[in-house]
Amino acid sequence: MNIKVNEYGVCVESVPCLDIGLCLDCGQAFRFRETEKGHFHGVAFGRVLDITETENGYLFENVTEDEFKNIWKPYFDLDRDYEKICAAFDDSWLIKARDEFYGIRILKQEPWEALCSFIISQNNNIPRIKGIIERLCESFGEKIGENDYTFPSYEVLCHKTVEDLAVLRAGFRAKYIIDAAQKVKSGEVDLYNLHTMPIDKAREELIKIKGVGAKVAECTLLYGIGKVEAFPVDVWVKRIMSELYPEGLPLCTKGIEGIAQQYLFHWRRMTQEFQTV
DNA sequence: AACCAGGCGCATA
DNA sequence: TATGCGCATGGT
Repeated sequence: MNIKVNEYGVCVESVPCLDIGLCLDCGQAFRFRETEKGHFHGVAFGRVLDITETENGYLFENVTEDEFKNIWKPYFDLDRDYEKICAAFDDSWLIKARDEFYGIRILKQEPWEALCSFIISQNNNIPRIKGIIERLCESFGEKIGENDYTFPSYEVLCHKTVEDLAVLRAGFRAKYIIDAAQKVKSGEVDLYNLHTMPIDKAREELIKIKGVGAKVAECTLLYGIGKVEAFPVDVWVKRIMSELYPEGLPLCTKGIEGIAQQYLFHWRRMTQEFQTV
């Protein structure tokens, strides 16, 4: 990895296995879009982020070296050796998924945003999840750009009522968002120390929240806490498991089940969409 | 126009 | 412990 600072921001080059477009649009984050070819725009960690593809890397626009190192490098999981991980896949389906979607990495999102986003995701589809989250941010986040808003904090949301959240059209999930915000605020759920706990303890902690079961807990641990051994099983992964792995995941995924899951999830979902369109 | 969506809580046995 | 149903809303 080669990091260069110039007047436009920070350039990252020669990162094996990095496709930012894929990372941002494979069902793990919901707030970024490709505004024009090779240009990505969104908000994370309370900041607007613009990224442009370059010859052999990416330009993080208007970002200082410190911001890059402290926020965006961890966000895109750039210190993990995905080349090595991908090379170790010895299973034909994983290899297929990895080759077709080379460059997916697991984003390390802000824990509250990850928790709240995946509460919203339950029994829902991705386009509508994005819509609800967009309305959540516009309604309760802070305006930090022309059309950009931060993800609302749990401190703000813990005082809201389901009536307040009606504008989101989140349905039965509204009360879950409030319960999560209240339990994080009160400390009943110690969201910001989950990373220090054994993963089973962290799971127990998360499912204390109404509307958080095994799946949402795994997503929070994987995408918000950086636990790559967390393994969320949704309807798509259920299909994958019954169709391809009735005996369980291959051994080469040991300890990085969440990463394998992301390749398989996106691959399965994309191939399905091709068939139905 | 039905069926389904990155599930979960709750009642029932 | 294990199953099955209802849930709000809207994408396909």
